[in-house]
Amino acid sequence: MPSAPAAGAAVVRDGAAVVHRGADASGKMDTMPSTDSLVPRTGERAHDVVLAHIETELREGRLSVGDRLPGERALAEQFGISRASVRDAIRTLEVMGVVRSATGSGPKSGTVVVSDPTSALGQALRLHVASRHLPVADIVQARIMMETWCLSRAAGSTWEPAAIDEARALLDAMDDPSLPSKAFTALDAQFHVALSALAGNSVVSTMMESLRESTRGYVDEAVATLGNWDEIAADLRLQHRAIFEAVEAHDGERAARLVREHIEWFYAQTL
Amino acid sequence: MPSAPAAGAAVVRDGAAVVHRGADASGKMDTMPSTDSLVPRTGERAHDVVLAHIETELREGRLSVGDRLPGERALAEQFGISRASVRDAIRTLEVMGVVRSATGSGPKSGTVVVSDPTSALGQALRLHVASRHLPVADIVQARIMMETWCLSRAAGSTWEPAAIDEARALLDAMDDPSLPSKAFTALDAQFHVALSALAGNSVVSTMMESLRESTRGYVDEAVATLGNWDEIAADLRLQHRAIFEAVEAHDGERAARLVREHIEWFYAQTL
DNA sequence: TGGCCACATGTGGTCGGACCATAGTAGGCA
DNA sequence: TGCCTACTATGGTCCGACCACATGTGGCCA
Repeated sequence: MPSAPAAGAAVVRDGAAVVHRGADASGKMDTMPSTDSLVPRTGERAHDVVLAHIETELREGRLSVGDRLPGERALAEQFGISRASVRDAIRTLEVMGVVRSATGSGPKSGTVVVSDPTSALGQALRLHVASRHLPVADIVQARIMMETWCLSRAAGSTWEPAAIDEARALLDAMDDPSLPSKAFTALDAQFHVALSALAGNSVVSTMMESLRESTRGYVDEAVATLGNWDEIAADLRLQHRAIFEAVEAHDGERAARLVREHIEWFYAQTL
Repeated sequence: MPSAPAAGAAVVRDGAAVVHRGADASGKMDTMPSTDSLVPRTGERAHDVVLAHIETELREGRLSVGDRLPGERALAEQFGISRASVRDAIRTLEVMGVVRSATGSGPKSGTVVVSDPTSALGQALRLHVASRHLPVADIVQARIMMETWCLSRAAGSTWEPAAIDEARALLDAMDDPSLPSKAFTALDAQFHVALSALAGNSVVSTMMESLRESTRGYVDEAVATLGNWDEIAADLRLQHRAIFEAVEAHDGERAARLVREHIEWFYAQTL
């Protein structure tokens, strides 16, 4: 009877008594009391155990970006659960942009801790846009709110030379007239992000980038069907230059106004 | 003995030719670029097929909130992949807040399409806060940006009576002096969200709620260690009333200023 | 000796089959 | 008629195996 509630692994969850397999028989007795889990929080959904453990490790600094997690087989044995459940937990972390998995061997392989909230949030937002739950118009409005805020703040502060140079380099790269539209929009997105990053708020930068990411498909599709892309690109270049100069001149009010007009104008073109 | 298909061998399963991985190196794309989902697209990861299919269904409106997905076994058969890979894809969607899975039978069971970006984004943000990648100070700043924007906009527009009544009801509920601090902060969060929702931007509302969600543990922990919680709660009640009245009086500027001071003041208390 | 190639190793990815817990539902029995 | 028990379909977990990939390592040959 593997369903015997060994180790007192009975827990009340959502009003229902959930009795779970108690790490069964495989010689896990050495780690039975484990770190802290005797009765308090055991009995969780198997993969939640791994999830909670990794979050704790992260919070207490024992795991940080660049570190490699033990292999899936090792984790499974460590927690007395199956590899499938470990994979479940790791998949969760991967979707959230906390880890990245790669096959093969060597230092670049395996599951390593990264910090890529942007693509994670962006992908999630994209799906919710797909399900008609988040209108594109609201995303555009949110972008305007964030970018005007960022640029106002950026203009009022001093920046690292490298940061402003990055934006300038992107500006120059976009001047190439032979650039495919898709490459242009990619640089465009990077430019907006680089400029907004001058405000020095990583959360806002992350969210802005995620919003942009979530609508990238929409933008590229719209651009591809535009007949007068060359003219529009020319306008965009001028607008970008004007915005950049306003920020560089520490004129926050003008920068905010210009970027607002810039985004609203471009969005109107794609309707 | 489970049929051990040799590398590159074609296995016939359920009437559909399934080419196992490893055939990518040889001829691949030349095989019927059919859009039919019965033909696996080699070179794509197994679970990505399901993911892409569901996103398409979502985008084209064939799937919407409340619909039930086919069972995991059915999907596995439909795509000619294993149930484990189907589960991988569904787990991804679940983490993103696109579906919700429940065991059992009946209409409420199985995998159902929902739209819960808030908890998904909130959980992801929380993990990145845990990994020291997103400072709490930046989150507070982002909240201030969003809430001041929301309240300015909310004050300048007309709202559904039900929406403003909800905020008022939360305000009244927080007046209960016997409320545990944790219950108070929960109502507090709901109040901020309800008020900000008056601005009518679902994306900003979602992000605001996610930010609050991601710092809930931090806030509750800080509140629990405060010695003078009763005094602070009294101050919070007054501030909430003032903010609410400013919005109700359509004084956007005052509402924005008050909510900024409110958040900054509370954050300062928890340091 | 030096460079190259084949194999050993360890990783995540996939597979298929099995069993369990859960929650509705249909059917049997009183 | 009403209650209770099987039945069924669902996701959750487990196991053991194999595959594709990337790297390291050793031996072989020039």
